[in-house]
Amino acid sequence: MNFLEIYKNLLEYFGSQHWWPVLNKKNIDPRFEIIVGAILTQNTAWTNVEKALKNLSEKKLLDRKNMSEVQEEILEKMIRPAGYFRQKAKKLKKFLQHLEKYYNNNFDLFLKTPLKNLRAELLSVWGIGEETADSIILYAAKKPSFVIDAYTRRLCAYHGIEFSKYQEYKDFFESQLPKSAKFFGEYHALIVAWGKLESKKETKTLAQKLIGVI
DNA sequence: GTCCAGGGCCGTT
DNA sequence: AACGGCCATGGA
Repeated sequence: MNFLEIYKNLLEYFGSQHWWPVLNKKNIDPRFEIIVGAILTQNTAWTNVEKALKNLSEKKLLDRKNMSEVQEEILEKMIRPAGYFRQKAKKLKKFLQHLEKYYNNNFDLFLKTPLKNLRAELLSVWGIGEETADSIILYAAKKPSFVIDAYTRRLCAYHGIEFSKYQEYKDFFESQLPKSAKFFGEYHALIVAWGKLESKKETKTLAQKLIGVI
């Protein structure tokens, strides 16, 4: 079973995923919500991130201007359920400072930056590593950058594929799949859904069948 | 009580 | 380049 067939299996089993944006409220820019979510979910269960997003939404802080102006200590309190709250508050501030400094807060212009430049730029921001950068590029800027996470590595490992570096996994997927943001986004979301299944003892066998290793 | 979740930074070797 | 410690909450 190749990785396109695995995709088809996962899509058939789980259905189309649509996880972004979560809140779907008017007066919240989903692209900014996605970026905030991408930072908050670093090594953290999504259910905890949802609590933080809810807090932010209630305080009107899911807004670039408001979040830029609010005290970092207040921001920390709001995102506390997401864990690593001091680090993550700092990361959000650093990202907003980047927008201000290099784009004069022209968010649309920022998101129009060509993929390779955008990626290099995001990686230069404190707190944004490869996975978070790719999530932002894929789900907020809607450009085809495949996201590699712990689940993706586990999926590969089941098929005897293991690399040491992030970029190697990324190249592996991008070189054999149609280069489409919609497709990459759906695939990564499905891999996460699969990963959650695989991590539970009761459904591990089912997960293994879905990707054709048993 | 222990383990881990949609990582990333930093200091040491 | 590779590795370990650190960051922190909430659910299983």
